[in-house]
Amino acid sequence: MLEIKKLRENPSKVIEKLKKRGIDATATINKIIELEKNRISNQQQLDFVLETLNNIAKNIAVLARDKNFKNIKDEKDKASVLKEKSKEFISKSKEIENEIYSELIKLPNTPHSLVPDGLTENDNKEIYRWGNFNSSNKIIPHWDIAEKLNLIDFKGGAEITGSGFPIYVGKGAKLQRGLINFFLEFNSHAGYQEIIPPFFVNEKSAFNTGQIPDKEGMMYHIQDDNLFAIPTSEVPVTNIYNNKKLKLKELPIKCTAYSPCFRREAGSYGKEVRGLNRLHQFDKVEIVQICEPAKSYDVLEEMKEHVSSLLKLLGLKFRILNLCGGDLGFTSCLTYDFEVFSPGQNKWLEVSSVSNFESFQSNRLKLRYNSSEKKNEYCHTLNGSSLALPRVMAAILEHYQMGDKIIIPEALHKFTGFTEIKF
RNA sequence: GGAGAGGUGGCUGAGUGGCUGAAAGCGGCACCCUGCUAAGGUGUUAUACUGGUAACGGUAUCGAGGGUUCGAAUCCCUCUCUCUCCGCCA
Repeated sequence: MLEIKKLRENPSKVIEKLKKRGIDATATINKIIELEKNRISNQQQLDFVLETLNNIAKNIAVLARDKNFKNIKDEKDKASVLKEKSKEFISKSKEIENEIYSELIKLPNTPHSLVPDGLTENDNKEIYRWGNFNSSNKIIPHWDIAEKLNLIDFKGGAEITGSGFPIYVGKGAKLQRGLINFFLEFNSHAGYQEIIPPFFVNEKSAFNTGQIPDKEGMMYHIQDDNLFAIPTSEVPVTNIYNNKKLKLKELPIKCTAYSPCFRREAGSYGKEVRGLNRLHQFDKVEIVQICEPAKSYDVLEEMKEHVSSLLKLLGLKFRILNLCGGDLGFTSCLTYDFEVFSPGQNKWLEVSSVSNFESFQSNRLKLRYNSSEKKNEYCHTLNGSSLALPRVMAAILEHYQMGDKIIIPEALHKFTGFTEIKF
């Protein structure tokens, strides 16, 4: 959620920035500013009534001591009239606040100046490419090789639960676990504190991170307990910092979390969901940083380098995209997408998305820090995947097909306990 | 799941209807002192919104939300979390 203060201070700047997303927010922003004026004047009137009421109460206390019952009666009569008036102002106040809120949440975050122009994914700008892939052999798509080598049982999972819930078997399971450990260890060494969050969250938490209202359709819901299966560990991890006041010296906060992620992915179909491309349950390791505003773009670069290093250690061909205005997520100011190359499908698969949300999340979270001027200000929050497992697994299974075996990247050896998978 | 006890400021902890935004202690900050010296003294020390150039004001906030009352940290209701005992259990 955008800070209303910034809207008020410089509405045209916000409008200008939002144009990059292809939206004209003029009407909404003007409406918000108008409503905000109403809110303040209503509040001032209410405050005056309440002040009068408070004074009456104090008078009565004095009168009661003097046993002046007649005047008490008069004061009470005055108060009851004002009380009614205050109720009107209060309900008006709530009404206006709700209206402001419902307008404010319509506005997406303001794109950073580095965000490329453009409205579709074709306008995303490739800013980096690393690695190469050369093979004269025909590459078997991961879903075939995984079944052939009994690493993943898609059908079995589909029978137990449904499609999109694969069973990892034997070396497939070990590879998965090895990857998780590799990611977590690498993140830990870079100073991220490891966290295992709850895998279900309550309504309030889902609301805080913006899954509801609006996107509840993406989550699995447990009706009896009114809990949601997390679509990403970002939800519980971010909520750790709900309504927190941090000290400057506590920043930056760096944490990394492993969790399974659950997504209903209603409406997905065809080759998009083939094999490991898109699952209802998948594993992901996430990195999150909370920092002071002045440093957030340095932090973003640091996180970008961090994720790059992981992919380099795995030896996978990948590229980094700077998402254009139209493709940028609702809450983000600047996002780098990481895509690994899938030789079996001859396409790029997104494995990470690293974003700076500036104060968009911390505003809703009321996540503040005590700045050097001794004033509370909103922190900046950033997160990224490091990494989403299934597509990395898919890329490995395809990229490393060598003759009659799959080679395990060296960085993983100490985590998997084996160096190859024979056909 | 059953029974009970609780949730007060950065922390400990007073406070059962009115001068309590909240005693006291600890901690923090500022200044002072310098032969009680790993000490002493004085002052200050919440957040949000809002009026004012400022000085200084106003309103709200004692787990959350309602209610009673002229007036609620204090009484009532609902929810929530923590603790103790019992039950169950990996």
